[in-house]
Amino acid sequence: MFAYPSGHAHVGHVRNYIIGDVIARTKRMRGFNVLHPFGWDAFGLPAENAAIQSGIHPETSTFANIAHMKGQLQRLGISYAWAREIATCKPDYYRWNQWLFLKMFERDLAYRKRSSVNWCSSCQTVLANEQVVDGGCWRCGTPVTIRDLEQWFFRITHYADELLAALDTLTAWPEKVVTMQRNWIGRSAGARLTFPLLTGADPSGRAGLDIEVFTTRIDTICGATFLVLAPEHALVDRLVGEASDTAGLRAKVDRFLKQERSARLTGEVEKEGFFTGRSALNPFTGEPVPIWIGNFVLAEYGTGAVMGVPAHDQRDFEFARKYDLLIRIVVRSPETPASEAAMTAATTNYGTLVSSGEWNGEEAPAVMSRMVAWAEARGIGRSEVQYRLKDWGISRQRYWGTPIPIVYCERCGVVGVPFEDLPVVLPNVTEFTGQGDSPLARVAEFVNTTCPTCKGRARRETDTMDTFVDSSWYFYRFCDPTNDRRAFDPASVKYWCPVDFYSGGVEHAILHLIYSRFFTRVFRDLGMVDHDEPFARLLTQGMVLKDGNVMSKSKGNVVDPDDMLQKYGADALRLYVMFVAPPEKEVEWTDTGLEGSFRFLARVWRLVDQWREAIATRQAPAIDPAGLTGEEQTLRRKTHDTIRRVTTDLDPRVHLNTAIAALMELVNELYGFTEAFSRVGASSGSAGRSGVAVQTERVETICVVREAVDALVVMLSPFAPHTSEELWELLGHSGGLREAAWPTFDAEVAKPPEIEVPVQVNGKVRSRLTVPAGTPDDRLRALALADPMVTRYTAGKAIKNVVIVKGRLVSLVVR
RNA sequence: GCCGGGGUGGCGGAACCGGUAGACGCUGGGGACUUAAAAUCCCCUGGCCGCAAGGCCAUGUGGGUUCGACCCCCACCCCCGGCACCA
Repeated sequence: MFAYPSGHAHVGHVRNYIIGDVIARTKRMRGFNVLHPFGWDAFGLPAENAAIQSGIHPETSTFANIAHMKGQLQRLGISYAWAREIATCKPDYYRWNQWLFLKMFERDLAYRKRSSVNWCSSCQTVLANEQVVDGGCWRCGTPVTIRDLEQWFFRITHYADELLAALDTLTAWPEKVVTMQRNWIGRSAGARLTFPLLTGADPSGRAGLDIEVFTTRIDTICGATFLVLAPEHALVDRLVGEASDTAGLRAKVDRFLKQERSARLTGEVEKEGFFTGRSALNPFTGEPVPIWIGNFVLAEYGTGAVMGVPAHDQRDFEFARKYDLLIRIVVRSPETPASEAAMTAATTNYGTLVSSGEWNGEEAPAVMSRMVAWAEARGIGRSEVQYRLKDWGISRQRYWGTPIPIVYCERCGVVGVPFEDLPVVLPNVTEFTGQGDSPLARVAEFVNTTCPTCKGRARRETDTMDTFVDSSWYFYRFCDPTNDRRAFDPASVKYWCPVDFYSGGVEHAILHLIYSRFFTRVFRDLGMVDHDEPFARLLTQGMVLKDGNVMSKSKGNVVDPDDMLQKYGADALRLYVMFVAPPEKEVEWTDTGLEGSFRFLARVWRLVDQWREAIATRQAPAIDPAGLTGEEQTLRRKTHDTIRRVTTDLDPRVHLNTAIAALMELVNELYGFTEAFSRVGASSGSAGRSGVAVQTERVETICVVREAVDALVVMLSPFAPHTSEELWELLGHSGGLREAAWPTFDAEVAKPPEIEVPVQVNGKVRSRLTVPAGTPDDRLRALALADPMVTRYTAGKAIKNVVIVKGRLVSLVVR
């Protein structure tokens, strides 16, 4: 587990930790070697922002927060391997961020480029595309603006195809997350086509410049009657400069550029455009097509220019109608209107090509690859795949993060810090103003350095890394947390990884989880890990709501686990949070539910207390089934059936709520048994209804109850470890639950001796037969047909059919 | 608009492969214990009709497949999440 040390964990956070702990404890008891560590995602903006406000150094507040939260986790009894605890703000961790950065720099997976980037004015830093949510900052919601900056990027797009294809192998991930990643990567296969620019003076002469467009519908190329450039397109300046009305066009372009980027991106701004006065040649038809500039064309996708096919693209259709541009139907399908004039909307389905010269009569999509080949042979196009996924911008203009290990030398240029000089230690800044550029830029002794290559004067990179870098590989560090020679020993990672069970909030679906998948591939290509995917099974747990809202400090609806712990204890809290709903669902916090869990634990306690003297003071032989009373057999059956249910609910299914329900049923059964025993067994013993110890010498009873209670306590222990440990000792076991084995069940014993078989007549249940298990079908049929409850409905009618499902039901069809 | 997940009592939720819908818990009601209360223990608790036996209705809506549908198919409504002018 890995958490940001915000200071106080609320029950929403804690739910995730408890889920992990239940799984870990169960697996451990079932004989697995379990690595269940905890680490701190300790760099980040909140600590730095707090420093700006309060003057407390991020390091001070971070470690204070860690101490508090660690206490909370320990009070909850989460069984973490604290010896492996890591904190990303320590040089012994972040030096390996730097190491990996340099390895990626060597391989051109880390590179620097100037580009338009997302800027959050509140956080005073750049954001990656994944960190922009609804046009705002993922952390504070401030609308993102665009800045043109020189930044470091990780080339995640190098793995785009693989990241997409391998999603199919993630069969134990929620489909939702897989889909989100698929959408995020956004692969589209199409073609890049070249439209030669014509000169302004002579409409048939070529200007020697090409406009490239990306299209997924090359089959519609002959219907491309105009081109539209993004206002940011490289050619815009030139076209505007060469126009007769330069000033007028310039003003229009500027107006587009000033339009709110997020509004442009979400399509809230009305589609607009204007003609540049110039044309280009449609490479398939040889016709000149007018070049427009439009505010709806995205500069960052494809080539920043699109071909307008109004008959077969809705946007182009609206644009053409608005500006009275030529519309030409080139694909005929049943939906296509008879004429362009009759069109009210574009038709986007595939069909037969028409008005397409030599391509007439061809069928799309089949013809598309041949059209690409045709273009390629003439040097006017090629097939191309575009991704929505962009490279990951990792530079952050902030202090509390990993320094980027790069030096800028006047002579040698961009130079990586030599591996042996790592870590580049974050200098101790004492004043936090929140003003200006990167805080590190003001630390002269940090900035001014010598070039590792030429020893000349040089300055350091002053940006720090996105903290998502820290969290993209921490799970590998857990395998070998103190290694000071490498990020981790590949052998340790080979032993423990990929992570078998990984849980977290769905908010990480495309942030952390795609970055980690990327890093795993980088490590793989560095020869350090032997797998492709970091997390075999993923569980996205739901949030805990209070009064219908997400818990947050600002809303003032946070339930502090420590308060609940004071009142009800850690076990009741753990049990409640696991029982209230399946792990992946959102839940509404209720105090009465927590009280119910508390009551259940008290009920178990009283039960054990009543029996412990009888059980703990006697040795008991193995159970002889033949000597058991009916009640004892029933209890034993319930015990074994409960073991079966709880075991499978916990392990492959992770249905923690129903596992607890099964334990509750067993407890109810035991109460019933105890009460019945005290009534009928008055001669041989007495049992207390109000907590009086059960007195009995009957070994069979003791054996059966001991079996039930032992199993109950062991199976309860992943949920309620503290209570269970006490009970285990009360029951006379030495060595503690650590040495207890998970109970096993006997499928034969778990089977009920008698079963109830419903009898349906024409699909309605009319009777229930109680018969011995394994009653043959013939007998069932005879019993069913003779049953008076059934004959009421069959009398005087013909039996058309009898369906018998073994051990489940009899279904009669009559008419 | 596209993609994904949902819709079951007063509430949270069960129902594992198409086979007894509502396990378990909460809430509410009744009883036992107690001078009394709390705690505890036991019973009841989807709706309607009925003295009862029993019957009818009921898993968002409407159809369908099937001996049998919460479950599969078709159409639709609503809720949640993601993507969204991606050419």
